[in-house]
Amino acid sequence: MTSTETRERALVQMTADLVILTVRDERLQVLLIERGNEPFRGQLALPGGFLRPGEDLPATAHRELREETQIDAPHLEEVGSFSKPDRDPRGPVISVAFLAIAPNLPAPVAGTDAAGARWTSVEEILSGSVRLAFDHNEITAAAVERAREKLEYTTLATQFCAKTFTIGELRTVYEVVWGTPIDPRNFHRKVLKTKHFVEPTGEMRNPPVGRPAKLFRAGSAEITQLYPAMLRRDEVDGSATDDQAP
Amino acid sequence: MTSTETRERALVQMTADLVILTVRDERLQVLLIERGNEPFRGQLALPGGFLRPGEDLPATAHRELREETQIDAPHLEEVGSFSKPDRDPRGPVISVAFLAIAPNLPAPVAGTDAAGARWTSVEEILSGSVRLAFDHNEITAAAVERAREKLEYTTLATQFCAKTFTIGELRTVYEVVWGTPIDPRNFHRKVLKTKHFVEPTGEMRNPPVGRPAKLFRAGSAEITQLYPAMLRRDEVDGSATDDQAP
DNA sequence: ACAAAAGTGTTGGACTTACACCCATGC
DNA sequence: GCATGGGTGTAAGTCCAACACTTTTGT
Repeated sequence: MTSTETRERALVQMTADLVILTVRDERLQVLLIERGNEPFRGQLALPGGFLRPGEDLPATAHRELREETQIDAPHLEEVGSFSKPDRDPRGPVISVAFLAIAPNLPAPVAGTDAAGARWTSVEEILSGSVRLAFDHNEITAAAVERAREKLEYTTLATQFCAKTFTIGELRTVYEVVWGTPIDPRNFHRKVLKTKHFVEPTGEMRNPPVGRPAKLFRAGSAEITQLYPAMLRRDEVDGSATDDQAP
Repeated sequence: MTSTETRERALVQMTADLVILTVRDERLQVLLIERGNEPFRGQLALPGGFLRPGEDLPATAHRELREETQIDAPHLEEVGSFSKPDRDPRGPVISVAFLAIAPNLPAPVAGTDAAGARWTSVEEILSGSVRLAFDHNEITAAAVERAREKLEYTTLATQFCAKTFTIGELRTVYEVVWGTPIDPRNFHRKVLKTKHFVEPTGEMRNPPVGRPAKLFRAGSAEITQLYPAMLRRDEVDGSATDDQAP
């Protein structure tokens, strides 16, 4: 019985893959690397790497984040596992995906390990017009969906922003990630009315055009529960209200 | 370089562990088995088993659910991975936990594989007064928290109920899982007002005491998004708003 | 009649939405 | 002055908590 059990147990390698999202050029973008090795050499893929002896998966994810990118990750969130037997041509390799949120960075960061790291619009990946290595299209889709959900009921959106930001910039994050316009006036009020979401710095910023805006930083707790939630009204019901005013 | 990389890759075994929850005797309970083998022989643990060659993790989870329990699982949800290097004394074994919801069953089911399967109140596990094998206390806590969250914004609660149920029984699910009382009148209205949550069967049930109740079955879609969500007001903020208007 | 659970009505407050309107800047 | 984005005010509607009240059974 024991020998049978032992024979039945698969030995696998594990990877931690990173879905690093940011908002650039009014688009939700993900950091991809060009693979330097087989399989899928030359093809785009999510950054990631193998679990090493003595490590746990969060440690692998943080190490790869450091090694492959210059990004400092405030928080990594596990998205899920991907274990289809044939997902890696090298053999049984099971991946656990982690979601990281990065502020808009000056240049497409390139670390030591991955020669060509580049930001790519997630739309091209979700639509399938860009095909990533392995099942990384699927992994990206799962992570993006998770990020969209977390925007609703946590203060995750502030992590897309720089250290200080305006309410308008924060609103752009929601609009880009959700792909829907938001009323600026109501958004403004709602964010300020919610405790611990943002804190005023007291300073102002002069935009290229328009009235100067107050600057804020992320609220006290890193990722707080948000109450009431930021509602994104999706296809809750198919009834379209398309009446207009003069 | 390649040899270095290869040496750094850990080879691990993987398990799928099941957190099977139900509501029994007004308490949230989890199905545990008594381990027949070392390590932790004789100790209580979550049902689960090793990934076999050619399988993916959801397949492992479903197979173990069949083998170790007689429960038919409508839906398994991945909770997360657990990968601390020393979590299994046998060596590197990484576990992915799955959440299953079972209706209140007539007897503590015992399958072929696990001799002693028993329901145990999750409170005893979360409080630490019952210590499970491996890191299964931690896994249980993560799964219970996930279940609590999903009650808020999905119709998961109906899966705790039998094929047909009363609104009062559904309310008990929420009260037990969340550990808070709910106003029966408001709950009644809210559930019936939400589309696709429950469907009337047209039949009635006579309880031991009180007025007969209409029977319902789970709504069309298996696990629908719920809008508006069932809100559980936790410790949102301790500040009382005691100003009033004229 | 009484207890107990099912179910309906109603009211005040909280939150959302839509939009009118004012503010402060660069050009 | 005018365009542009920041920010405030307000009224209509929706949703929710609280609770009075009625209904229908078993004892």
